[in-house]
Amino acid sequence: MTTTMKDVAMHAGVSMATVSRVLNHDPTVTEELRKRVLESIEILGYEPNRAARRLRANSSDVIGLVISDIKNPFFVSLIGGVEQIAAQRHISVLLCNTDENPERQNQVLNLMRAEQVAGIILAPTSFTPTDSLQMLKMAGLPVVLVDRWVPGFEADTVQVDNFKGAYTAVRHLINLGRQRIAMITGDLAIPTSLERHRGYQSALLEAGLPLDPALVKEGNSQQNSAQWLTHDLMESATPPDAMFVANNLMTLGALKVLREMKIRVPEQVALVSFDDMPWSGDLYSPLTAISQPTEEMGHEAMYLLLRRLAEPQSSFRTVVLPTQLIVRSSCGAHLHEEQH
Amino acid sequence: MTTTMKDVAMHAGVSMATVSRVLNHDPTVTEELRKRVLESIEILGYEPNRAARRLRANSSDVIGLVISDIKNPFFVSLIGGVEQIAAQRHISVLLCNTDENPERQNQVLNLMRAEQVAGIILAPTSFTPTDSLQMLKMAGLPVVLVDRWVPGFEADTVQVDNFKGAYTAVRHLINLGRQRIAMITGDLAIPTSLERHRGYQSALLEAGLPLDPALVKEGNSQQNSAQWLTHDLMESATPPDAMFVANNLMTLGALKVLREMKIRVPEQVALVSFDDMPWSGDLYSPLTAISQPTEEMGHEAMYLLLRRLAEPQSSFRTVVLPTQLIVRSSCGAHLHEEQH
DNA sequence: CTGAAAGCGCTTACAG
DNA sequence: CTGAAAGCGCTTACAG
Repeated sequence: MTTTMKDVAMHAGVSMATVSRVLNHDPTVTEELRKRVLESIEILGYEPNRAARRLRANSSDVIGLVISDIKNPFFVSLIGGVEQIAAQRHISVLLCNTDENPERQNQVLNLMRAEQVAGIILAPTSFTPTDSLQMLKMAGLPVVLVDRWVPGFEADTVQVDNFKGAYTAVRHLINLGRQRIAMITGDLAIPTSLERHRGYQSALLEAGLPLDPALVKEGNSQQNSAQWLTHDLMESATPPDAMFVANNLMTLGALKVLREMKIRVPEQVALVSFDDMPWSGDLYSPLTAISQPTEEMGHEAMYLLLRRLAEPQSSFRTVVLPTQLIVRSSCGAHLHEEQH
Repeated sequence: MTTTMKDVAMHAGVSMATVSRVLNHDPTVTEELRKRVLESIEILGYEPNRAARRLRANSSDVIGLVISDIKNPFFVSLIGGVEQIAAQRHISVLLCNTDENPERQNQVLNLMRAEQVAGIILAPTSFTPTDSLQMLKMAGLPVVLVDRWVPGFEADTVQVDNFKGAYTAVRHLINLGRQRIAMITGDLAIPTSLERHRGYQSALLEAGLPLDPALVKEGNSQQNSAQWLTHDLMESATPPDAMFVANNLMTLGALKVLREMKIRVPEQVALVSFDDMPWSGDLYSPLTAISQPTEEMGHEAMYLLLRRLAEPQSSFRTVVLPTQLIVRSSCGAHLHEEQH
């Protein structure tokens, strides 16, 4: 049915070994045979069977990309970044979404093993070294952690300077004269969230502002949860005059509720978001945000993985990328200028 | 290194054939042996090698998903829909992005053949039956077309009622009293775009409004192009009083320029978009939009593919899903109510 | 009901 | 420099 290497060999009048050598750029093949083989490949429209190659050769040209929420624009850009580098190298990417479900993550990691991927880029949704994660290490399958990491599990990692990003965001609000700055955070079991929370606290402390526990609301990274939390916050006897929201989906939730409650942003509440989105400037209240180099994170993750595949024994590396404060109007910076 | 079927067979004291049968739910295996095998699998943490299975068996548990723009929220939801069904069936998804590049699409389709996928879900970016597409058919590889289709290439297809959606959008603007309704469209070589354009024309004709070619601006589906086109449109001597924008990224571009030009939406220009986004209601001008059931499109595509795998000879089917008009404020409906 | 053996499409020492 | 042959980890007729 499908054209196989045998067909090519017959057509070119050589052995299968020679065809294989041509395909793998083995320099020992004569120029003449090489030409004949390539010609036959062209004519027959032959495409080598990667499943067969993977079985025999000790190398694989598929990598696994496991993310925790495909609906999140952050991960979409990340996927794009990984895809770009993979396409250049003729590497296929097997994509799986865990939907922030640790059980699903286990399944997916086992699936990746079953597929004989060369390595895995993982945005973990479970923050202890699970069996399925350890099993990968035992099997010698390289894992690159991206965005989030797993305490106690050594691996190449690419992350963003979450602490500094959060610190910068809050510092910005303080500089604009805000005094009661609330934080809406995702699950503090996630190391990333924890770092952002530390950045928030640090900025407040440095400015001599009190750490009011009532101003910190912990949710689950989803839009819904941010809606309840924002509502609670603004209904309280002493509502905040500013909010730092720890990710993009939660920001959309917060914004939605503020609008429903007819609370003016930034006049009544200033807002800075961690995570920027392509359309952040087109929102009802154009967002001031800490932008992450999401595509670059994808690139770096691929580079780390390629490096580890080439040098399996090299020591683990953590790449920390900088964030950037993008000032638009939700923080009230413009307001402030006019005041002076 | 890795545990193989042989190891399991030895551990359970049975032949490899028996292990294989257990794995494939062959009912002929005794309950006792089945138990012993499953136990050994559990203990050894065995995960069958899918590459090997794919090579031998005439069945594959990977499908290819080829989309044309991963940055587009529309495709993100679609991917999510495909993933959901795939996960249920323990099918892996190989994702590739063609970036609207026909050359890249050829490469990707060849890659899919090389990976021995069971079938492909494709949002084409080339609208003639290319060699790589025909080659799939020759190889007996099922292709399901989604969102867009390829004239002259017969295949299972899932699409949306583009004509009716566009017609409804424009009709809505007409009902609100708009007279000079412009359309910003993506490349009219794309069948989907063409249908939407037909819907636009049809609504105007029906209402006895003139078809002014100056009001139809053709771009390339990207945000940038919509920006230039909107600018041109509004700078003209006789600008429109309404716009129908044919996809979500172009809508963001149009909105951006309108704001920069300080043109009030909907007072000066009403706007309806084809495609809704989760945050459409949070935009500077909350969007009235034709919403597509994107996740459902992903589900249907998977169902069509599964059906074809089960019944390769069945006749081709086209599933057409309905769109929905979501009225928010960019169309000026609210304005209108107040007038009365 | 179970096992021994052939074979899927490749790659890679091993000869020559 | 090239080819014959073994083998990667499975599945599946074929015997028994």
